[in-house]
Amino acid sequence: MARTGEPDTTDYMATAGCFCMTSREAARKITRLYDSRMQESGVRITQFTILSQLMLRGEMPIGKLAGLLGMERTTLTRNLAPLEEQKWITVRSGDDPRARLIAITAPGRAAVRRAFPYWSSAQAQVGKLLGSEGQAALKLLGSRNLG
Amino acid sequence: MARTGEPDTTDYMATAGCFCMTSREAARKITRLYDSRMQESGVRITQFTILSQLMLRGEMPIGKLAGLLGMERTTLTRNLAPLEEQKWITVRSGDDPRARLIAITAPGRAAVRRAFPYWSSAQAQVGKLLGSEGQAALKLLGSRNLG
DNA sequence: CCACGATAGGTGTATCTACACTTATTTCAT
DNA sequence: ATGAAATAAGTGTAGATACACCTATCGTGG
Repeated sequence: MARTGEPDTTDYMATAGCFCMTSREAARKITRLYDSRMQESGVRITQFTILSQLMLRGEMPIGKLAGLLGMERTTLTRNLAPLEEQKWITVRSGDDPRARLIAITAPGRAAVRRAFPYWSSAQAQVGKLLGSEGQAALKLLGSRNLG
Repeated sequence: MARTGEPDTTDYMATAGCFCMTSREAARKITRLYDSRMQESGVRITQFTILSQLMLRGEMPIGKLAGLLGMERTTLTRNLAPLEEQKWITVRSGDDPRARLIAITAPGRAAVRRAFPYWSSAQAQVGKLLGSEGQAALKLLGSRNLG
């Protein structure tokens, strides 16, 4: 650490290339585009993501779903609350009473079905903005093991 | 819309390739890595991002800073509150009394200076996990105009 | 001068995110 | 059998995100 009076020669310019800033900015912008297109559907993209995963993969415990989404388990717990409120999912205990098994309901499937065209439109719009190179870049990013 | 009884032939499998899901998952994971490394510094990566931008670009109104960060203005307003609480930034009115000019303070600069080595460590860690291809992909993503 | 559109920003509400900590239960070694 | 380690999840707290709506001020055409 520099003592008082010593000049700070640190290259703070490097912070302009922060990977976290870039990834978060992209995620914010993309999320806004999806939510804007999907607004009429009544399903947010974050909720659509959870529901569609449950639809594709079936019932599973919270921890497993959180791992699948690269999300903290406690975050997912909170995100599930509005979905349960809407009756789009059910939460039940299985053989192991510790585990909480999450499943999509019929109304949940209906919500996905209803929101799908809006999602598809947003996906197409963002796909066009990204271009084939941007799409490939994002796909590569998703394939990286980041913990 | 399919009427009751008609089979739903929609390819929900496509949702597994959602650009929004991928970008958000990457941002979450990357953010956790940075915050984990920077925890001892007492500065969160989201706060570090705002402070370093102010440090590099100088005083500016909220709207301009929000645009720079690809963030909703109202989001930034909320994010500035903890920074002002810490006395890391100042908020003042300029010639136009509508505008609120944000500037980093001496303690704010000190916080950036103190957090920089931790940020640098996180940047290196994530850079390694991304690999040169991942870094290039993220950079390309950041260069895309997503609104 | 003044009405009005444009600009800058705050607030209410709701959701998303995650760390630290805690509770409950299972599993396993002895 | 039993106690410790491992596993699964909820809660307190705090911050990040953004839409809808609101207020205040600026600039400009008439």
